[in-house]
Amino acid sequence: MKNDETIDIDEYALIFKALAHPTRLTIAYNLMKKTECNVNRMSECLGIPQPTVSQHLSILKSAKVLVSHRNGNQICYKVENPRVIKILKQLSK
Amino acid sequence: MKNDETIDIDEYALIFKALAHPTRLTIAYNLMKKTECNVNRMSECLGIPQPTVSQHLSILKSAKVLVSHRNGNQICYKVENPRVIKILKQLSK
DNA sequence: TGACAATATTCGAATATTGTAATATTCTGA
DNA sequence: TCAGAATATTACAATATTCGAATATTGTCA
Repeated sequence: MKNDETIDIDEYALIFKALAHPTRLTIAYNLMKKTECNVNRMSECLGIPQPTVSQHLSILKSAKVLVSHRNGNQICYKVENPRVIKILKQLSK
Repeated sequence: MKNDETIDIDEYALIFKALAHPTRLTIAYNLMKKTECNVNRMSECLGIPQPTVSQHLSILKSAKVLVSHRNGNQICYKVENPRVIKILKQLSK
C-alpha cells in the first residue's frame, strides 16, 4: 500500500499564483458563484480600469482558471476548471 | 458582480500567495499529509539549502499557513489552519 | 465600408519576490 | 558557562509583478 499519490505541484502552484491577488480572487470567486460576465461589467463593478481588468483576466486565463467565449459584442469569462471550482467552493464553507 | 456572501478575500489571497511557490506548496502539502517536520529534515528531503527553506517557512508562517513549536533541539512546523487544511485536502481528490 | 463599442496589448516606473552567500541567533547538553 | 547543532536573518543581484496611460485590435451594425 504505497503512498505515492502525487499531485501536480507545479500546476497547482500556478493556479494559486493566479488566485493570489485580491482582484483576481474576487473575479474568480464571483464567477464561480454566479454566471459568466463580460469585461466592461467587471470593470464597472470592481471600479478598476478596463485594461487592468483585462490584464488580470489574461493571467487567470493562462493559468487555466478561467475560460472565455465571445457573446456578440463582448467576451464572457467563466470558471470551468474542476480543480479550481473545488478550491473556490471551499472558501465559503 | 456583487459580493453578498462575503469571504475574507484578502486573507485567502495571502494564503494563496504563500502557496503559490512550488517549494512552499510542497512543504505545506507534505506537512498536511504527514506529520510535523523540522527544518533540517525538510532541507535534506527537498535538496534545498537550509536558509532558503527557512525563508520559505517564514513566509508560510506569516501567512498563517504553518505553525511551529520547539521540540528539544529543533523546531517543528505543521499545518493547523483549518482553512488551509481544507484547501490542501482538495488537491488530492 | 466607417464609426463605434468592447477588449487586448504595450510600455515604463515602482515595487516585490527569489535564491545565494555570509552571518547571526537561539537553544541544549556537557 | 562554552561548544556545537539547529534555525533565522541580512544583504544583494536578478527577475517578476503591478498599475496606469497610451495605443492597438476586434467585432458589430448602420
